[in-house]
Amino acid sequence: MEIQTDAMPSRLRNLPSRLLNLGAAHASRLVGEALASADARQYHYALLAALDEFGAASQSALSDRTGIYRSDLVSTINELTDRGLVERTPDPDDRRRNVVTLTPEGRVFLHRLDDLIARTQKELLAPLSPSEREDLTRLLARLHDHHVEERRRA
Amino acid sequence: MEIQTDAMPSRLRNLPSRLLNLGAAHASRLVGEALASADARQYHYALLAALDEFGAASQSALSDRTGIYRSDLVSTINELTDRGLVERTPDPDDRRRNVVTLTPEGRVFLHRLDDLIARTQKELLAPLSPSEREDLTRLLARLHDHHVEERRRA
DNA sequence: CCAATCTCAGAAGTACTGAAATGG
DNA sequence: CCCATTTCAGTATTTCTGAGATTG
Repeated sequence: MEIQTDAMPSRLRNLPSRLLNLGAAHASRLVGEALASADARQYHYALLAALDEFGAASQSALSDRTGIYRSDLVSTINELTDRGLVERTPDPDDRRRNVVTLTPEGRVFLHRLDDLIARTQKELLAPLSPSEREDLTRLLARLHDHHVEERRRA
Repeated sequence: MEIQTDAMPSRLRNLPSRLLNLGAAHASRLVGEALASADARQYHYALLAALDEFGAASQSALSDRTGIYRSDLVSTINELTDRGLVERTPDPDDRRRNVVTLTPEGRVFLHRLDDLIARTQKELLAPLSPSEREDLTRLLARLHDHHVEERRRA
C-alpha cells in the first residue's frame, strides 16, 4: 500500500481525502502495533473500554457502543473470556440476552492498554507543535461532528 | 462500523487516531460512492491518473506509482482494457515487460473522474472555512511528510 | 405471529505471500 | 546462474449478509 512518493500523480498529492487516508493508515499501524505488544487488537480495546465506562451490557448494546458487528462480537467476546478479561452470563431478566462483564483482570489489562494508546498518540503527533496538535484535533472533530449532524437529520 | 456516538467510551472520543480513522472512513465513502457512479474504483482512478501524468509505463513502474500490488495490477488492468480505457502491449525493448497505455477514451473517462473527485473534496471540507481547510490540509501533509522522512532515514 | 437477541456459516473487498513461467 | 517482470493461486483480515434457534 506504500507509494513511491517522489513519483506519484500530483493530482493525488495534496488531496485531502488521500492525506486523511495516509494519516489514518499510519495511526492505525502505530496503535495496532502497540496493542499487538499486549496481544490485543483495536476491537478488544474498544470493547473493554465500553465495558469500563458504561458497565456490564448486552452484546447488542456493546455492538452499538463499539461499532463492532453483532456477529463479530461473538468471537471477540470468546477471545476475551478465554483470557479471563470478561465474563458472559445469561441475563436473568431477558433470557434472549447475555450480560457481558469486565473482570478485575480485564480492568487491569485495560489500563495497560490505555497507557500503550496514550504513548502512540504522542508519537503520532510528535511532528506538530502543541498548538498545531490542538488545531488538528479540533478540525478533525469538527469535520466528524458535522458529518454526524448531517446524518442525524437524514 | 458506525458507532452510536452519544454512547461511546469518552476516552475514545477525542483520540487523534480515532478522529483520523473516522475522517478517512468518511472521505473514502464519499470518494468511493462518487467513483461508483461511474463504475470505477479508487485503484482505477489511481492507475489512470498515473498513466496520464507519467505516460505509458510497465506494470512494475505503475505498481510503484500507485501503491497497487503487482499481483493485483493484473486484474485492475484487465478491467480497464475490457472497457477500452487502457491498452496492454508487450514492450519490444524488454520482452519481460508490458507497456500499459492510456487510450483517448481513457483520458476522457479520467477527466470525468477528476470532476467527481473534485466535488467530493469540496463536500468533505464543506464544514470548514477556507482557511481551516488549508490548515487541515497543511497539518495532514506535515504529518505525512515527517513520517516519510522518518522511514527514509531508517 | 411478530420482534429482538445471539450464533454460525459464509460472501465480498482488500492486502499480501509465494512460486511458476518467461526473458535479460 | 542470477535477477526482473508478469501472472496465478491462495492466505489473512476485515466488513458485512442471511438465516436458524431461542425467547419476549
